[in-house]
Amino acid sequence: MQQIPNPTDRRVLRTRQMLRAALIGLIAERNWDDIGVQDICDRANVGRSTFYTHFGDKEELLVSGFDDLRVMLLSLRPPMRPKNVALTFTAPLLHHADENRMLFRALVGKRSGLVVQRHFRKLVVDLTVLELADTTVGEPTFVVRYIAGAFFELVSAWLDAHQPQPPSEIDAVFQQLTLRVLATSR
Amino acid sequence: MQQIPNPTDRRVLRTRQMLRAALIGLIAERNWDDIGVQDICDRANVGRSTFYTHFGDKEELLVSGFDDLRVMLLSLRPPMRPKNVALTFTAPLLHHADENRMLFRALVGKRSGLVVQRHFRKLVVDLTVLELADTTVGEPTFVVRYIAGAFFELVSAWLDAHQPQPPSEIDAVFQQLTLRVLATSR
Amino acid sequence: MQQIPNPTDRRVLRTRQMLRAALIGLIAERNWDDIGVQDICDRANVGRSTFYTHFGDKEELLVSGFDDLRVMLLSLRPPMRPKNVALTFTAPLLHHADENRMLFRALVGKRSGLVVQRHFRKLVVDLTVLELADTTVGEPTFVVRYIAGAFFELVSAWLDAHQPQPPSEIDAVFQQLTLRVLATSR
Amino acid sequence: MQQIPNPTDRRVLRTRQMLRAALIGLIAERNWDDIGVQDICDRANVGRSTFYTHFGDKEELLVSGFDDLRVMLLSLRPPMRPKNVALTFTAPLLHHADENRMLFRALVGKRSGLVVQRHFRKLVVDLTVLELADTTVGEPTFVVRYIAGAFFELVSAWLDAHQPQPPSEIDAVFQQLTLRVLATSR
DNA sequence: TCCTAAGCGAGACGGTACGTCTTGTCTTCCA
DNA sequence: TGGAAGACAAGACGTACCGTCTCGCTTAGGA
Repeated sequence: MQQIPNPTDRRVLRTRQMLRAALIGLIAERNWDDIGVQDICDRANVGRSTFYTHFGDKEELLVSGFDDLRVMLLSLRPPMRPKNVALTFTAPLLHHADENRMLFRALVGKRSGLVVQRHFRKLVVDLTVLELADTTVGEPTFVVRYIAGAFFELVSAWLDAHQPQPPSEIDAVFQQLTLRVLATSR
Repeated sequence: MQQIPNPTDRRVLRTRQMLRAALIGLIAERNWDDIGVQDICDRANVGRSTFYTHFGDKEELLVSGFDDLRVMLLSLRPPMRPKNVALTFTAPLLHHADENRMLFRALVGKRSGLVVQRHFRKLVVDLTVLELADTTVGEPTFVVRYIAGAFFELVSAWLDAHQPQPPSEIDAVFQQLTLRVLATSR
Repeated sequence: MQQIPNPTDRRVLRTRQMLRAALIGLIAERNWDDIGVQDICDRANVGRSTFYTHFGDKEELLVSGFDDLRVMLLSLRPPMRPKNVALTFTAPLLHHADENRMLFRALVGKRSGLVVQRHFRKLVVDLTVLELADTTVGEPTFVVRYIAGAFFELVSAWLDAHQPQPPSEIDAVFQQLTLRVLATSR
Repeated sequence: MQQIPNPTDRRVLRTRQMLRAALIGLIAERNWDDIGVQDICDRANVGRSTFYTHFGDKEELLVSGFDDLRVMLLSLRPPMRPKNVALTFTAPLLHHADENRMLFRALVGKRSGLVVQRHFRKLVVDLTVLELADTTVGEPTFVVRYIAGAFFELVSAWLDAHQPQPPSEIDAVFQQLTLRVLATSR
């Protein structure tokens, strides 16, 4: 049976925070598959058995951290969509990615792990769906997935580039192309 | 030191083929990470040590199989691009995927492994670059990556769907949207 | 880096004891070279990885068991050497061997392994040196090795015999011959 | 089914000789267990599959070579046993061992393999039995084994020594001690 | 002189054991 | 009670030999 520590206990929160921070640090400098539970614990100064009382998995730890990003991006949404802009969440995301380039390279780029990508992609899809809610009902339509995939790959290309453009430039490209896609669909 | 078996020997070809077939079978029914080298060998009726004389890795085996798909898709390219079609490789690919739905679900879908996806995505990007060669010089441009990512995600959405549309319908959606993207870029 | 388990932990002691017992059992019924680490673990109900945290080798396990025998033989030494007896450790050893005939057959006999013999021989040499300490200083002399070798081979002959004599009879032969060897050497 | 090459064919004899020589060379410089069939073949310039058509085992190859030594020692036996000499085969053997010190170190010493020792010991026992034939009928008696074991261990001690005595000196020690053992037994 | 059978090398193959590594469970003890 | 420490089982990994085998090449020795 699984022991679930009290999530309000100060020590518990501290332990979890240490683990999250350690994972982020490791993701930024290594392949996902080259990170072991032991590595995370070492960096977090946490016992390996303690890890397992909080998370069943290194993936579970990762997911627990993604919510922060999601919340941040949602909070930055402008009340109204400006003209000539297809999606609003992309600009803040790209700036954030630019500031934490190593981490996002790990999240999105070629060398990342499947699990990491899966969650990041889902985040992108969800945010896209949210913004295009008026055009989609129920399941995300193919158009939404088309756009979300395009954005994801675009970010990937940008991060993989050796001499990266400023994030605003990438967003400009994206908005331009995406406005065309949405031209008559809405 | 790596022993490299003579690739013209009948037995060698046979062994490699057995392994490739076994891997495809397993990919279609299990997660990539849940497939062990031993599993592949069992199904292929090949000794595990023999496996390692041919491939250093299960990934290496996978890659060796992707070339077949690449070659097939290239061979099916029509001499001229029809009107109202942005990319020609997508239609044959979608039909092929429809016929081997379980396998492609594994290659592309949510449950696949990073390594598998990585190679499939590269395949899509390469083919896209190839067809849009007149618009791109050197590194694939952002437009190309945009489109390739869009297609990849579209296929993923299609395969994840419970009641899948016919491949032609998906291709129609893709071509329509992509023609818009390319509208004035070329 | 080698993980060395705490030798005072109950579980550790238990695990080691299980492994020692299993090895003794196997030595008694098989050739040394036909015993695999897995076999030992199976019989001891111990995981193979656990084996390697305790011993780097099946030989290391063997050696760890020889100390018991050495201690036992030393503890049985009489305070004074009786008359007409060249060495006192032989009688208890022969009786012990008689009671665990299968095991000692494996340790000494034709079918044993080199490693096993090496340690048993060293034991015999050491004990002989100890008893003839007054006649030897520093390296064991040739006389000591002569006698030790003779005893070892005698035991070997005895154990290989199909209709074995009682141990006391063998000891009598040994003492008689050895007293002559030592006649004027001391 | 086992293919047994014609033992009179020149090529066959040559191959076998190459293998024997290679083995002797390797035994002199490595532990028995650290010698692989491949190593022997490499040094002998012989294909590994050819090895197996001649010998089922590296042990079988070894045994085939021991006969030479046995024959040589037998041929050197003097017609009559000199006075004050217990056994005559030891002197030639010790001289031969002195000339091929590295090889015999490997055959007899601490680092040798069980199989090698087993055959060398048998050789010693056989020769001892032969010379003491008048005192033994049927199975070698315990006295014979006692002496043979003593000699074997003596040689071992001699070869393991860092500053080795001349062989004649060792033989002198052996003859002296052994004459006492045989004093009234014959 | 041919040609046929054997010795031989090369090396692919299945199999088995090795020692290493990581994972997740559990137990014990400390603060 | 939460956490640290670490023993343990389980099982995959890649390596190293082993002994078997099939394939051609070559090299006699007999027709």
